[in-house]
Amino acid sequence: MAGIRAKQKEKTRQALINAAMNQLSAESGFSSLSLREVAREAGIAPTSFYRHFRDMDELGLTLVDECGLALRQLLRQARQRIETGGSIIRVSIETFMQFVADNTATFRLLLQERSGRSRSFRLAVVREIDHFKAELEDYLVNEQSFTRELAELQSDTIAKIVFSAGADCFDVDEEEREIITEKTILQVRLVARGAEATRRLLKRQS
Amino acid sequence: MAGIRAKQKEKTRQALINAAMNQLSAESGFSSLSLREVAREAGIAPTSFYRHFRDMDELGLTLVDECGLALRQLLRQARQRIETGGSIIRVSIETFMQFVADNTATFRLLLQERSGRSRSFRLAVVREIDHFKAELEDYLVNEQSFTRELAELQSDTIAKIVFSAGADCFDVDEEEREIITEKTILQVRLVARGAEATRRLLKRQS
DNA sequence: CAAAACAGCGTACACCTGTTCGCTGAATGT
DNA sequence: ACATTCAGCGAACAGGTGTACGCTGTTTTG
Repeated sequence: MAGIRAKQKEKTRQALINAAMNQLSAESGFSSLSLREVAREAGIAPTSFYRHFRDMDELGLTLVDECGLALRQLLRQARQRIETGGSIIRVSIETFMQFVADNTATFRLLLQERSGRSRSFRLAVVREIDHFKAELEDYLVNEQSFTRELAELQSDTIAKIVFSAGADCFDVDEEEREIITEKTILQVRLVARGAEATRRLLKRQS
Repeated sequence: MAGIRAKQKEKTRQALINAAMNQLSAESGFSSLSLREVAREAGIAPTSFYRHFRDMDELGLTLVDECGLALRQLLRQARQRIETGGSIIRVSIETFMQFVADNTATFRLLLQERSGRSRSFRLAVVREIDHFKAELEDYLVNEQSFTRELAELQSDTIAKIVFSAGADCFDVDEEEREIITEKTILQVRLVARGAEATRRLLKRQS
């Protein structure tokens, strides 16, 4: 039950995942990524690929899942850091941007496959983004006392802004990334302010 | 100088462009689109492709350019319609969404290649989005008397929201698209309201 | 009307692709 | 200890790919 065998299998599985990420960061999109090249970079024979994934799509979905999972964990950590003081908006966005910088390859895959490729791919990406929105929405309802409706509208807007800003970070150096981060913070504050104004407006009408 | 020859050439050139768009709408991303298949669908021999484009990338850039151009023309028409009365936000967004519905294939290309593929591709896409932002920014400065700075922040935010919403329309039917349109209108109003509040805030401070 | 230009074609080549099949040798179960 | 499992391999195949080359037949030019 030592699992020396299972250990090795997991290791080459990771090698495949890493190989895919490397070739992804290079260029040209997941769909034009070949099973053979991935296997080659992972250091195994092309045929051995099938011991780990049914096909390339299954690998791709794994990548999307892992990316989303890592992002969520990171943001949950960030939110705990906030409870010990600090601007929710600033901390969240800085965390997010740092994540994009550290995981450019997979995040690029996420956004790329969001508007392309097979249906299952798109659904997987949408699911990840929905996770992001849902956690933000709950925060707005529970901590900021927004109505569910206005919180939903707000979190959807913020998700759009933040994910777009993430895409803007792909090619740029760290300096530029900080500029984008600051800009994004201002933009999210703009939305928050708009939502606040809307809330007052609705309250006055009732 | 009748140009019966040039006429024919332009015709098959368009056939190639159309073929590429068709295969794009199908699925799987531009990068995994083959010269041979495009030529086949256009009804010419693979080798004849080179009489029109140096390679597939040149065709892709052409597609991006055409998409952006068409979008800008449409929005300029829309803005004229506004001057004869009508909400600027509503008319613009409805026009935009209609455009996405009518040009799903190329718009998908636009967003897909925004975060992938070669540098020249990404730059071309960014240029198109910048056009969009610049026209909106000018409007905000000239017609709504915003400061350049706040107008820039605002137009960038709105561009992010609207283009993301466009991406959300890819898979959906007309009914769903109207729902997304209405939601987007609310979101842009949220931003406008936030910008308005910010302006007041700044004025009071000075 | 002759000469040049040129869109389009067919053949050919070298290369890369996904996937099948049967084999190996080491880890595992009994 | 012996039998089973199974990750990984190599050979092979059928089919797709981009592109070079030289040839047509029509249009354009002079």
